[in-house]
Amino acid sequence: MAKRALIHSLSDVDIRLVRVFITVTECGGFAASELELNIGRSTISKHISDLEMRIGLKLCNRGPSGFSLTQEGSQVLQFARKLLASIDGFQSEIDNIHTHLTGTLRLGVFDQSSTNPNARIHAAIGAFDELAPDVALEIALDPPSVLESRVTDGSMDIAIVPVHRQSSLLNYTPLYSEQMTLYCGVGHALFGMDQEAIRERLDLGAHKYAGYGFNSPNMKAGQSLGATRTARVQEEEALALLVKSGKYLGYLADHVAETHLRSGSVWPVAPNETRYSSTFAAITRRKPEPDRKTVVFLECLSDSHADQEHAISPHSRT
Amino acid sequence: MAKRALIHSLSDVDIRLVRVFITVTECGGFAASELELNIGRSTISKHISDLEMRIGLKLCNRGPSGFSLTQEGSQVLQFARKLLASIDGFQSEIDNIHTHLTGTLRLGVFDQSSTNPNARIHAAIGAFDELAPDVALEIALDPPSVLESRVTDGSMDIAIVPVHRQSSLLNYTPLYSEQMTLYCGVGHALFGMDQEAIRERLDLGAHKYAGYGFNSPNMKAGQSLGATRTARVQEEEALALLVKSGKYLGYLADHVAETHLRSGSVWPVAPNETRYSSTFAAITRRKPEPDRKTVVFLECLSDSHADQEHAISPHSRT
DNA sequence: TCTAAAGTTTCCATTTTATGAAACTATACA
DNA sequence: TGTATAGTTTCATAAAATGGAAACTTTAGA
Repeated sequence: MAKRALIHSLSDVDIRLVRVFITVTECGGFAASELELNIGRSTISKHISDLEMRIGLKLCNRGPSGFSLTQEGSQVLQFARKLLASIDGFQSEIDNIHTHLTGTLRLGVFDQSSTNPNARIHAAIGAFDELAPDVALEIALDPPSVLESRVTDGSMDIAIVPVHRQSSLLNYTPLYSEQMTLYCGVGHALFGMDQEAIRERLDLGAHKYAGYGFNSPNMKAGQSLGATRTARVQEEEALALLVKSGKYLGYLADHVAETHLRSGSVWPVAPNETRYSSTFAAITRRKPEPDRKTVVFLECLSDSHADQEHAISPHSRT
Repeated sequence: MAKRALIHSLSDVDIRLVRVFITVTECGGFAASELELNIGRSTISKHISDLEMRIGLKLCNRGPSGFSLTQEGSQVLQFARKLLASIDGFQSEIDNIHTHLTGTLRLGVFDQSSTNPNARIHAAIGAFDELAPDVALEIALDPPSVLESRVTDGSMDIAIVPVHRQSSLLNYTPLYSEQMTLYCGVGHALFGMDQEAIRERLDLGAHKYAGYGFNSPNMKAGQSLGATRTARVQEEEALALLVKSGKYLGYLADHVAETHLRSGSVWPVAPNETRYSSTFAAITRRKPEPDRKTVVFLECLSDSHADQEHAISPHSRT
């Protein structure tokens, strides 16, 4: 007993004694606080005397003659109230984390992502801002490979990239797709040719092919057609330029090609045979799990693209 | 599990979990904090997951891949540190009560207490001020009966009164005594008379007697001598005046009578027979027990009068 | 691709702690 | 002086905290 009193450092369980002390004080006695605390009188008695022993002061006079605080008891009561207020403060700060998201969301977007009308990233950002107005957004435009590595190493929370080869370290959430079709421009040998005729002499190796200089479904698609890439570009507009030059074949997103088609400056090359779909997905890292604001943003992205269908196989977990 | 997470109010035992969380964070992992916390790894694991469940947030990523705080974890860590600082603050405030006495000490002194050289109250006050410089002193001068009732009802902490009839509600700490002897003045029938002769014709009922108008040993002494009180006074100087008038007998404290004796203005009346001793004691209330500053002041009083002998029977406890 | 190592979690037996009922003590009031 | 009230102590029981063994998971290295 006396030993523990000497070690006068308030241990964690003693907070409970402090709380009991305050309640008893407010009720003006043990018997009255019994209901309030919902514990037996003997327990209250033990708690109060434990607390007195622990802090080494007599806190209150009690007995049949009534209940009253000692001078020291009044002081301790004051400090105790302050302490409980601090605990409540901690609690409310925790609650705050729950309700108000803060910090910075680092979002990455494929720097050459076309202005696909299916992409509703702006809508997602709008929805996110409603949910988490206190989160600052940081958007970076980079090639898919950079985005993937940055999400993997945690220096970016989430990114939107065309799905190519899925990494086991990332989670992929398909958002929208775009159709890619092979086109040629005015002056090209295949321009204006009947699709039936094109299909018959479809030897793509005989034509120059323009593709992206980075790892993408585009390259894979070109290879599978037997095309030899003779021009590399980094930007979509550059690719369109090459196609329109009449010297190159190249994949254009349907929504990009649309205007060119209307003006008669590009011609599809065996669309049914060459067409492929490029799916854009949000990537987050698998481990450590993304934080709450990232999860919320991911939900915003999903919701904004909910009406769209995706043709992506979910990555199998190890 | 989920149920308790919903009840997201931080209970008292959870403070301990918070402390564990901070330590683990500082150690950078469970294994490292095992020594620091001196509890088993499985216990730490349970504590952290309990805490996460309680506050409903994932605090840290842990596993073979290492230990790292989540964003929320960093925030919680910050709040947790603040919380522990509050607890430490409470602790130090308690320590402060231990070391520094504060408040007001309400002291009562018998308003007609003679300037007895044995009374060392001033010395006690000086010593007390050294020990408890932050305690304000409030000194009231009142008749013994008032002092006793004020100490009894707690509106006064301690008082110094002549001991008359001891109350079972008070504790008496004898401090100093004064000798009271019966005197007469110039012109009185007994003045200058040989003590032997006085003793022979000691019929005090035949003389006018002056005594105090309040309950005191003085009154009791006068009664025991068969004297009839024909003059009542409230002040000691008034009594001395009556004695010196030569018409009254009256008790004077020896140290008061001394100067009058030297100037030949008073004459002792059978000193050996009439003399009685009046003991002054500090009174404090028995229950509730006096607070610390009162106890300390009482010790100062005792110490200041330690060299003096007292002839008072300790009050028997019920 | 496999294996060893490191870190965490789960399960379970043991110890510790908390609790309330009943008996006990002390005070106030009639 | 008895009776009701307020708190304390004791003790048996219920609840929890704890640590060790084993299982699990991921990383690093062969």
